[in-house]
Amino acid sequence: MMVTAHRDEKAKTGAAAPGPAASGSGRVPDVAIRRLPVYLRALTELYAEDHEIVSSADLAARTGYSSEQIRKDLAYFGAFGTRGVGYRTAVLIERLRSILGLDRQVPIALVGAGHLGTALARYNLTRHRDVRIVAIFDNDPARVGQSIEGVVIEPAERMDEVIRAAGIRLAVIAVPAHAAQDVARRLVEAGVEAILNFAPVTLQVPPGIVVQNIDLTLELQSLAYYTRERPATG
Amino acid sequence: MMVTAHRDEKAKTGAAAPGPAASGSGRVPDVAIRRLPVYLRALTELYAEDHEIVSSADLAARTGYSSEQIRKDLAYFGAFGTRGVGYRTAVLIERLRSILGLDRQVPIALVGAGHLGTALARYNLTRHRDVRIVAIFDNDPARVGQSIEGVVIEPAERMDEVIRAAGIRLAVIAVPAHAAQDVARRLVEAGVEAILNFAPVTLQVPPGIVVQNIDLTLELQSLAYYTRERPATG
DNA sequence: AATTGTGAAACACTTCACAGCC
DNA sequence: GGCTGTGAAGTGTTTCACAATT
Repeated sequence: MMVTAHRDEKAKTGAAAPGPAASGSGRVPDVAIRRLPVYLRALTELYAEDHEIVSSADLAARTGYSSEQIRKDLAYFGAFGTRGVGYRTAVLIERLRSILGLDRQVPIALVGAGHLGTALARYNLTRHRDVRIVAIFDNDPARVGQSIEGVVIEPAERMDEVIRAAGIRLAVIAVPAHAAQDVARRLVEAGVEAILNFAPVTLQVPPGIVVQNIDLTLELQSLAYYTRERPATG
Repeated sequence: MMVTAHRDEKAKTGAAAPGPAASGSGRVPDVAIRRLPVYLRALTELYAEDHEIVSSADLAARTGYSSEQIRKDLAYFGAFGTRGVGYRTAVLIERLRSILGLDRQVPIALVGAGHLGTALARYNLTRHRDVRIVAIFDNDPARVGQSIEGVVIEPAERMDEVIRAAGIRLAVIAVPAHAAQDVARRLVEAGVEAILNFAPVTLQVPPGIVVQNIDLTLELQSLAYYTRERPATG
């Protein structure tokens, strides 16, 4: 992805495009926010391996980020560690979950139940996550009424109603390019504040709405750059 | 993803994590490389709409990046425009394709033909010619021998042989987390230089190998941050 | 008059280095 | 002695602003 779209920013493109911080927001860089889930995953693994205490060096070894980076990222939110000792794994997991808003269930909507949308839904739903798909929409009458891992596919017309009723603020777009902009508009209209967009288009969204784009084609094209014959380097 | 893994860098995580430039490489920031495909897509759309000439402002409107950013990114590779006029669309498309290495076909391998891998393969094979899946591997005997859009799924044992024979340098990993590190090792061993990784693990790869991670869970978790109730802002 | 190409300035992020604390 | 937390330094990226060019 190019990196990351952000509040008050025009849409960015690609998977995880890097992005500047929200204009009005606090002083935590977006790049740091994007690392927190990586730390969380590493911590969960370490905790499962009976590491009650972890150091920033332990996390560095697991995640590939430097220990200073990790300490600095965590310090944006407070001092969670003990000098000379490290971090209590369970405590840090809880803090990170709370910071990310994962301490309560985050309901999300998926729009588009084609091959990709279906694969994403299965993946998400079979791992019973804190961030979980609770509504799926498609405009194909043949698909409506079918279900994926127990979640029934609803007609696109019900998007606004269902999203409002469930208080959904985060949505995944997995529709064809030509339909994506309209879907985004309707999602925002219904109250969605953050969108994970798999459609190969640059979405135009109002300020304050966060868009993260993931586009297989763009990813492969930029990676292709690194596989070209390289001009002699030395 | 998050940001971007790079040559000589430890693996980064998340979709398109931003990343520092290759240590030995020229002076083009990776973030710029990641934007080029976005420009290419916008240019292709504009060309299809009969814009023979485009300005950096036109591209800015389509992509959400600033016109200065676009001019600077293009200037890393030379002066392709005409002052007072703009860029000849067809010429710029050709130059970008050449820079990215898309002027010749880039063959890629897909490892893992589960739900996600299959969806990715269908998507890639039904659209793209420049960066195209030419080999698919899976270790499920029931899946081997079946085909996706005409590409036959081969047994994982043949990975090394096929990748070497086809001169493949770019691969997509869509296997379960527990198998990903071993697959990555084998890919690199076979000559792969860049990996697009969908498995939820931080891959350890030798210096010089580029890894781009895309992890649905991490993306959703970091987006969740932006949907929390926000502290009063002023 | 319009638009590129680019140094310089501004800004953002990472790494260094070490004081502080257990 | 070991590890966190953090100012300061260093590095990388974006934006500014304008000369150059058509």
